[in-house]
Amino acid sequence: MPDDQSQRRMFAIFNEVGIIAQLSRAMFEARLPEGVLLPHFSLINHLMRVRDGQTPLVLARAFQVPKTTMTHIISVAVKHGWVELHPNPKDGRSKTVWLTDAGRAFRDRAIADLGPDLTHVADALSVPDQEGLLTRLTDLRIHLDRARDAD
Amino acid sequence: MPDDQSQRRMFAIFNEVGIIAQLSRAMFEARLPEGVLLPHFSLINHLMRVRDGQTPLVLARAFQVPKTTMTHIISVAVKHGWVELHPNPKDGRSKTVWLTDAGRAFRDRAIADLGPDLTHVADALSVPDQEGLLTRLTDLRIHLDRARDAD
DNA sequence: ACTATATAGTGCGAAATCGTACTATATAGG
DNA sequence: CCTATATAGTACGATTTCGCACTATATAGT
Repeated sequence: MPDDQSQRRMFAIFNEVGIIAQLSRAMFEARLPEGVLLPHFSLINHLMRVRDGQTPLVLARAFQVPKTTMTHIISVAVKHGWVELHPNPKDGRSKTVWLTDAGRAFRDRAIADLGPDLTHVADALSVPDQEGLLTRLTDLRIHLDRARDAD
Repeated sequence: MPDDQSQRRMFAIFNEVGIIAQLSRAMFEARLPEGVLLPHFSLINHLMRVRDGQTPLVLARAFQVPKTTMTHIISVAVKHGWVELHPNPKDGRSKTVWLTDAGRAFRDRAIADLGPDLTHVADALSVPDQEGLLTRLTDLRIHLDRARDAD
């Protein structure tokens, strides 16, 4: 079994993943308000999907970004009035991030605006292919995550 | 057929793609020299895989980045001595980007250093799953590309 | 309780990304 | 040939990302 072949295939996979990440990000951002970028939306979306009240550090880990980057992303969301920072009653060093009604409204609007694009793009693949793709991407992501933790 | 379901699935796919792009980029950059980032490597790799002598604008389109970004990426590669800029004999406004021996050596070394990581990560999926994944990602990328061109 | 170490968040500076505007050159229409 | 328009590249500034260092607070060991 040629190991070289497998390396090239994985390289090609990561190459496609990188291009798709870039194109899909551009597609998303085209539907967001001027100056609002994917990370800003992703933060609000995450707080709604999982739950708000999490600390910045937990959020930084969830998004795989340095904590300084998360500080900045949160500050933008605060400036827009989408989240509020409160003290963490369980840890004086820490804070908690809470959604506002405006934040929830912004997310709902963005999701609705994104819908048609997602529907259109879904045409690229059959439903079984979509499911297979998602399953394998998830496997790969988990594997990469574990490899990273092994540092 | 619930359209909503398909939207959620595509959203989840793009979410995984974004995370994998981030993790694989970090994995790559950990093997590159200090301060060298993925776009710098990608430029050199592209010039070797496809061919050098292309113009900055053509390269910007190939990487789906604004031409100002490509100017910057090329300037870093010039600073490292990996590429040289020459006039474009066919167009006085334009330039051409050529690899140096140092650039080729840098790319060969980087590929070799990346190999073990790629092999390790290939364990996440069977060979047929890798092939299926690559095929579907390519289909999706082509579809996104066409959707973008339709603007 | 006291000290040493670890952790949460942020200020700061460097680099990357990218939109706008500008210069130089090319192309098209008359 | 001359003018109008389009295109290639870059200078500049705003924003994002992120490493380093610092402060404040928590936790562990004695």
